[in-house]
Amino acid sequence: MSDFFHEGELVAVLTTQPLDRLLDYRAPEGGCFAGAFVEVPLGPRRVPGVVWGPGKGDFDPSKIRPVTRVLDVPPMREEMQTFLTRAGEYTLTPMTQMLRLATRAPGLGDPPSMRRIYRLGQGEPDRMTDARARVLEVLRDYGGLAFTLGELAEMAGVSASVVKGLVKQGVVAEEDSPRDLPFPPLDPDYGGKDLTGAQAAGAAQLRAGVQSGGYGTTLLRGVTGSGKTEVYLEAVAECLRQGRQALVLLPEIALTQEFVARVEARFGARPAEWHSGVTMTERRRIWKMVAQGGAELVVGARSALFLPYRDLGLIVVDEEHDTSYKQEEGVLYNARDMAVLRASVCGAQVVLASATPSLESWVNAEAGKYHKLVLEDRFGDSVLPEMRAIDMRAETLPGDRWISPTLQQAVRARVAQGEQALLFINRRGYAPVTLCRACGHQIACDHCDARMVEHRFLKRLVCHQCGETKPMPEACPSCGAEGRLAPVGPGVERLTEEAQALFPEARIATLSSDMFGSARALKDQIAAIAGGEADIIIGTQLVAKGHNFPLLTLVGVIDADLGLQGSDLRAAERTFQLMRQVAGRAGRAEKRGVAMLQTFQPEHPVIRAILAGEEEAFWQAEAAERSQAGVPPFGRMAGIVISSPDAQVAFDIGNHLARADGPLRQVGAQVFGPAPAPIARIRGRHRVRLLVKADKGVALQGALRAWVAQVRLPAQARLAVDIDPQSFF
DNA sequence: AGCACGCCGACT
DNA sequence: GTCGGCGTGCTC
Repeated sequence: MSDFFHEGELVAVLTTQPLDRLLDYRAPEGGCFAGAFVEVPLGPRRVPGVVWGPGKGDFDPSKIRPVTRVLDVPPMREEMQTFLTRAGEYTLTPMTQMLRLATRAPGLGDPPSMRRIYRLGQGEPDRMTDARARVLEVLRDYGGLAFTLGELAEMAGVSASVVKGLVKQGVVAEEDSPRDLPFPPLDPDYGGKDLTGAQAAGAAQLRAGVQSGGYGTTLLRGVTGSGKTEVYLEAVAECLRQGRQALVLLPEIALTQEFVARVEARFGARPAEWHSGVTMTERRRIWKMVAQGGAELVVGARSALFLPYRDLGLIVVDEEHDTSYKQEEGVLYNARDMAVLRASVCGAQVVLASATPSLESWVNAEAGKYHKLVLEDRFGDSVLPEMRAIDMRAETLPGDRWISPTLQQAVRARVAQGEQALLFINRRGYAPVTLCRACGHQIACDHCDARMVEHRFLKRLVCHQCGETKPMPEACPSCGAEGRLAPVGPGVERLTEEAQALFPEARIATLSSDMFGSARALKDQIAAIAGGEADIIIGTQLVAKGHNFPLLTLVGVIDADLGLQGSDLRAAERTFQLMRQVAGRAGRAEKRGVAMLQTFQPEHPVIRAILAGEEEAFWQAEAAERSQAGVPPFGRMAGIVISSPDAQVAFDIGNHLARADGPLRQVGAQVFGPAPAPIARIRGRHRVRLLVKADKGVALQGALRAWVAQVRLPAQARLAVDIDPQSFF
């Protein structure tokens, strides 16, 4: 196969325009390689694209135009083309959209941006002044390093003109340096920690995988505090020794700062950080450096999977069970699965790390598709907390109170001893429902079917679906009655209010994702709490994710039943994982912790498995149940969401599809619905949902493609296929 | 995605 | 008569 195209030869170019096919162009002057990033004319515009292969020649030759220019970046590697193609086929995503994922950095075609830097030059100035001496001292102190004008002036405590004066005499040298600089090299032998026996054995197993140089996936299971991170950082170290690149995916931006600090302690320098909070210039730098090999380790969000690695040898998916790995908008993919695909294409190792793996990964490990690695011991002397249920049927509690007498007593006892207690509730805001006592009206979002949640902290009602907010009204918007609107049910803010009334002497800190303007503010607050600046912590989901509070010895789960009811297939799994994670916060230091779960169904199998700490028993029971029902991971599923501003249009398309199920029946797949989607209206669009179920091993994508191709969508309507949906009806 | 083309209602 | 609504189709 030829991978170079001479001037004038036909090439097929994949653009980022939503034309779902390759377009033929003529190779430019000087030719181009397959994979070259190019700019091509399309109608009146120029659009970015990639030379995908030889042209098909099925287009009117007189209309074919030449490639405008080849961008000055390394061509896309064949393995990346394969990855994008396979990922697109799996998720039924048009290739143009896949390419957009792979080019999420602005100005790739721009000439390398330069900036002026200043370093020590030759000789001495004609006249030495205090200011001049300070500038030279700074430059000598940093032995040969160069700085920008602003940096240097600030460090020396002088104005820019002092530096410029020295430049005139040649004592300070002025140079142009590319803005997109390589990341500082990481030293795999810089700060290795002493590992315990189990950790060392685990690290050796992961190192051996990396040394094999090929593909393999390991499920790394370890309870909170077992040293998972230290162990997989040894795999990263080995990958760096082999001269290959490594990627660590984290589910939350909030976790990156803490993690980057650990990388710096272990490898002596900071890795590249890739997530939505990164500036455009930094994005471009990372993209280019990853392609050139100037970035050895990337830490980031799921989209970091689509960076142009020159030689990727290891992908770590930390907290692999985390539901935020599933992209729910735009391209619908699960980063955990895409990591495995990416690695299998480029011969890399995958480490899926979690205290509470997803059932999918657990089943794959049991079946031998993944290697298993279990770290049983908790770090140091700390042990898993004792788990207790509080049977809410036996507690006396008014209808607008949620902290049971038993839990109150436990909190008081801990606080009296100078320890911390955490009250966990997985609901943001003040109250999930705002009800009119006069007419029974519940305030809902104008654009969605979701109820609006009162946030007293913001003094507004917020739609958790679309983010729409409005001021809290005085009168009922439905009947006009004044002063009759009442909060119903608990949210984290309301729980804080209750705790303040119950424990007036205690210092109470609330942690909720919407209460912090920046990751920085959140991080500071977490550090303050860890340092002992609070007695009682009240938090949402956020606290379940890997933060370490050494003084914490009691966790009270306000509503352990949330998530057990409802028809969500993964409800049991999620509740189990969440409870284990939250309970893992208690007693990480030398004191043993207690976790108390308030529940109305203490005999429920999930609650019993959590209390007994029987993880294996839980997974086996859950696997058996799913296998029986023929649902994932023992069967295949796809969700179809049709949306339109007109509800009837959406339903008509849904009904049409449900009837035209021939292509699905051919592979033995069944279709259910249409039904209103779980949130039937979002941002003014009505949503209808269908569900497709098939046996494991069925070639579902092909059938789905043929099936949905039967409908031509009216202008405003959209159809999205969600392979392996996270939630069903 | 943009942008042009085109076929129907209300303006000078 | 023409200005402009946005439905339909094209871009190599």
